Amino acid sequence: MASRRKVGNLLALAVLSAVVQRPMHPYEVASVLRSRGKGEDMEIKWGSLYTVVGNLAKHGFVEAVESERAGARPERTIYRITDAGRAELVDWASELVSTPQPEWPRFKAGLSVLAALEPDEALEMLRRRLHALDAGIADLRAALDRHRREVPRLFLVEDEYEIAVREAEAEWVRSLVGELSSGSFPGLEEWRRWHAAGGAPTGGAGQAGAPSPADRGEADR
Amino acid sequence: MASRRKVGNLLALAVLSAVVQRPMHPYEVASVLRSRGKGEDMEIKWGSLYTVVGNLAKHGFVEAVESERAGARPERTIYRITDAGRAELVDWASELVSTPQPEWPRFKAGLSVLAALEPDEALEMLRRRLHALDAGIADLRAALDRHRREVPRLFLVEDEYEIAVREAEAEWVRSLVGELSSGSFPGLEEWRRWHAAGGAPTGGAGQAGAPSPADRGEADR
DNA sequence: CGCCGTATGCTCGCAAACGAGTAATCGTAT
DNA sequence: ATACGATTACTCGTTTGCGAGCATACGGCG
Repeated sequence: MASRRKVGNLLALAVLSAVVQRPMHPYEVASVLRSRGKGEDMEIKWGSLYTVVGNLAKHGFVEAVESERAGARPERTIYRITDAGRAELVDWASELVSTPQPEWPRFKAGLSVLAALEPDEALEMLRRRLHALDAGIADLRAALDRHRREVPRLFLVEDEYEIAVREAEAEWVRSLVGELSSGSFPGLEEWRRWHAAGGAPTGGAGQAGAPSPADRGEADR
Repeated sequence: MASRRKVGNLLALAVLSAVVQRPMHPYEVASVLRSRGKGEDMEIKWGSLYTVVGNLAKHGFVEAVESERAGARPERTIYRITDAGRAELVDWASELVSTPQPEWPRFKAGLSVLAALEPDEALEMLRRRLHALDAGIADLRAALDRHRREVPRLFLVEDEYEIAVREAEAEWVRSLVGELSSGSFPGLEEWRRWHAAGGAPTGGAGQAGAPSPADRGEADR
């Protein structure tokens, strides 16, 4: 059936976007990405890099050009992008840009088990996030302003996007923190009581007069 | 050295949050998650489920309770959460909520190679995303309103978050689409010209009087 | 009352992902 | 000149992730 993309790792996208400029050997790809700032976030995994380049080669998106042996250094295999590779890059980019996919960012996962924390604890953690977010946004902004002088806007849209999203997140967290600390969050008392009683309300099921979708009937038969 | 979490897969978090309610066998865990709506997004991977439960057991976060054999059905191993498991759940949730991590959502990856598309193509893809986003947000809202009647707010914060973020994204995309279609996006003409000339401007390097951080000297020596 | 479709519950084995290790070379301070 | 740390470039072996397949049991209908 083969998953949608023959090489599905996003690192592969980054590799393609590097070798489309000029032929390179894998380590050089890594340097280029790092210098573009991808390295810090995407945390290049050395193991993966060579696996991914190998797979790209296997599927004909890149091909080995020469095995240069400069000096007596370990042999460096230089790869060049193929027409298929260029096509894949364009097609993949189009898909990523045009089609929103359901994602599970770590924060959303955390929120989905928020009930596992006591209310006060949850509030404290949200406050910490808020501080970190505010600081992070300031950093992003500063970095963006620095880059604007050197790099055309086209290559900075991802950073602008990141800032926009982080800001929305910060606003949302701020308002939740507000509700929790003022006590206006509905159900706060029940939440507190469940924890005091030792019960761990971690599902949508079984409390407060709620038949809820979880009682759909696959309990045990 | 062991990575931060002994079992790092987010599916493990979901498993813990299910078995904390009552002991269950893996398949039942999957049903519960699916009924909570995690299934659709998180797309439960059968292979991973058993691997993850096994790992949780290996590290003492859950333990096998009984190997029930109802009727003559295949043996079902029921797992119960341990104290260590409960602690892990709380600790993990706290971390996820309190600490923003750099993430690479697929859209951001797409934006980072936006220059690989021709401007008109990019504009078209962004328009498609915008439509999909608007529709998706409406659906999320409708689903949320339905759930509100049955489930306490506490279990819906993740959905509220999702909506807030998607909305910010839609707004951002809308404004970018505006700039591109009105032609006010700076550098649009250069972008068009590069493509017409067959050059693929996919790095921050080498154009428009920009020394740029990519020319850092790892060219080839 | 036998047969087929569907739900349940899990196993197996490949393949991707990764991290730590290795080995050469280069810059540089002594 | 030479030793030492940093950088370059890659390899290897161990998890982890996951899809497809398998086996049992139940329900309903012809």
